[in-house]
Amino acid sequence: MFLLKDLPTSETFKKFKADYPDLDIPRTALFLRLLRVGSDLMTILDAYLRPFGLTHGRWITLILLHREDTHRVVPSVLANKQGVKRATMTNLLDRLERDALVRRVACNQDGRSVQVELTKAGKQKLDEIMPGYYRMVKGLFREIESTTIKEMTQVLDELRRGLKGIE
Amino acid sequence: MFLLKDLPTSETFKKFKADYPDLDIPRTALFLRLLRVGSDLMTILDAYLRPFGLTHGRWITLILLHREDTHRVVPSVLANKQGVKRATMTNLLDRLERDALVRRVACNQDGRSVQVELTKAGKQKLDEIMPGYYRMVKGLFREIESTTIKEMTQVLDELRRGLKGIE
DNA sequence: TGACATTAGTTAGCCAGCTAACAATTTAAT
DNA sequence: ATTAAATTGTTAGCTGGCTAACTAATGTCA
Repeated sequence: MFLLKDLPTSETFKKFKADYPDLDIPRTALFLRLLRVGSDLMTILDAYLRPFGLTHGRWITLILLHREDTHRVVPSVLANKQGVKRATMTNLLDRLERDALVRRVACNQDGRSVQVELTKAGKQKLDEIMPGYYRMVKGLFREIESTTIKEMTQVLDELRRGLKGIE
Repeated sequence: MFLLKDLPTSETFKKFKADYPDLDIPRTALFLRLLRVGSDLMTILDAYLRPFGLTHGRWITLILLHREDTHRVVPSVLANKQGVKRATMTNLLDRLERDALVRRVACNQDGRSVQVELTKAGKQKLDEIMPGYYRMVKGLFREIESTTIKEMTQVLDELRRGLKGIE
């Protein structure tokens, strides 16, 4: 999905600093690494999901449905929680419904709306996917100490709070 | 570009842990945050670039050309450094050339190949973009201490080394 | 030298996001 | 009560990645 495999070396940074003195080298280095790692993790995730016939988008939708105890949610709520547009959710649900992992049910309260629920096959698909997914995640971070994991999570949360309202 | 706006709460994690005991909560929490932050930063970056008529993909290509002192590179090398397929590079260059930011020049050594160079307008475009970009990056991380920035960069580099060969 | 493999760039067509515009319905305001 | 505004899901069409297949040129090795 993204961006610049060859991160700048310190020589490259110096060259750019000469041209553009606003450059803050450590912060830009971190910025690029965050983009790079996010991109790499995404690629790994989608590669894991492909054999199950899913993309990360459709997989997340299944998970959001599984989160609900009722297992019934309205598409616009799903779109909000997932962070995609309603139109995108329509596509995701079309495909998931075609694959019989999800079912649309007419809603009695609101004539505009629809409710979506996980089918038995959908739950089964999650049961196939999740254990391997969790083991994969554990494996990706096996080299990193637990305290480091937690510190980093905190910093990222702080960063996310700062980011809110910008995008 | 990606993924799950509503990260799981600790209740959600507990529910999933009950269903899927392989779940390592701290590592999964970090995994999701890295994806989330990468996605948010990407969105912010593309929003910054849009008024200049660029996407991050085309912008990176310009930067890679600017990195070269000769300012002349072959498309396949660009594709490798950027981490996209040659076919994608063809698209990027088509659009950049249409916008006169880049020029393709026939290569004498190798009849199959082409060389790409930044035009004056391309350099000028970078000069418009980069100072604001660097100030933006500085702003995004203003709340985070310098030592934290450096520690995090190191951890991400360690992580990236571990990721190599997986994707 | 000649056959075969490899490499460079392109083309064509897929996919999953996006925005904009729409009809149907519900909600709010006077 | 009626009109105006907002919301729901969908459709249509754009974008920027991707893979697969192609042509042209170059390298390799019997």
